[in-house]
Formats: sequence, C-alpha cells, structure tokens
Amino acid sequence: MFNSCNCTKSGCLKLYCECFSNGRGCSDTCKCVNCLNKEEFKELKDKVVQQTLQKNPLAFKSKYDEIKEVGNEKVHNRGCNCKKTGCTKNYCECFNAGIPCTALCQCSDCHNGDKNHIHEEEIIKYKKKVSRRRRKSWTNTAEIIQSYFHKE
DNA sequence: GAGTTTGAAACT
DNA sequence: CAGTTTCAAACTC
Repeated sequence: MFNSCNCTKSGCLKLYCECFSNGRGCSDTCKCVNCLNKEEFKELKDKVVQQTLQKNPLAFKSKYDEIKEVGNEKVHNRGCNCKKTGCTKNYCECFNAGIPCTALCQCSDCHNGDKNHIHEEEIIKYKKKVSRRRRKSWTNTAEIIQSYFHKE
C-alpha cells in the first residue's frame, strides 16, 4: 500500500513530499506537478538526497523506529511539536502513527497520553542520537535544482 | 471540490 | 539557537 502525493511546489524533492520522504519515487498514482522525483531525474535526485542526509542523517529512516535502548517501545524518534490540537488529530505525527507522545515531544496540552510510560531519562539519552547535526553552510535545495537545470 | 487549519520541514 | 516562511496534508464545510 503506497501513498501518493499531491505536491505542486516542492518538485517532490523535499521531505514535505511523502513519496520522497519515504525514499520512493513518485508513481502515476501521484497528482504532483513539476515532479522531479522520478527516474529520469535520478542524477538530480541523488544530489538532493545526499544534501538532505547531510542535514539529517535519519531523514529517510523510519520516524517510528523501535528504540531498543528504552525497551523495544515504538517511539517517534524526533517527537512532535503540536501546539493547538492537543495531539488528538492526524496533524500530529505521533497520533497519526498511533504512538503515544514522549519526552522527545515539545507539544503543549498533550492528550496523546502516557509521557511517563517510558522513563524520561532514557528518552533524553536517545534524543542526542536523533538530534540534528549542527548546521554548517548547506546549499539550499532550490539552488541544487537550479544548478541542475543551468549546468554549464 | 474549495477553502481553512495545522505543524513538519525549510529557511533566515 | 529562535523565529519565520513554505509546504502539503488533515481537516472542515
């Protein structure tokens, strides 16, 4: 069961695109516009994938990996930041995945309960492993795409 | 289906 | 780092 996307502005080369985010190319079930997430643009895609990985080495790994260190619990490995929904709607990645929020989350008024189910110290320890790398001077994705089409 | 809301991802 | 913008999905009507 593959989900498809409806991207219009990202060229399907940003993590906004579910296909790209899942490490897949877009298919004919997608309704995306100006899609660059296809085999014919593989060269470009590889560059963007590499840049995306530089920013976040876990970008294409499951966000819902089991964390062995905290007892085989499924955990959203980055946590959500919901402010308005109390983590009770599918806008919340944790709720959407059927996973309780944890201490990794920065959500307010969370109703996606059980933050204490997993020991907070254990989660915090894990957080260091999943936190983003320090930003250096990344080339913007837009610039990578641009230079691909203006290569000289 | 069109318009709104939401928060991840991108960016500054 | 915090704040802001962009984006496509979730949602509402």
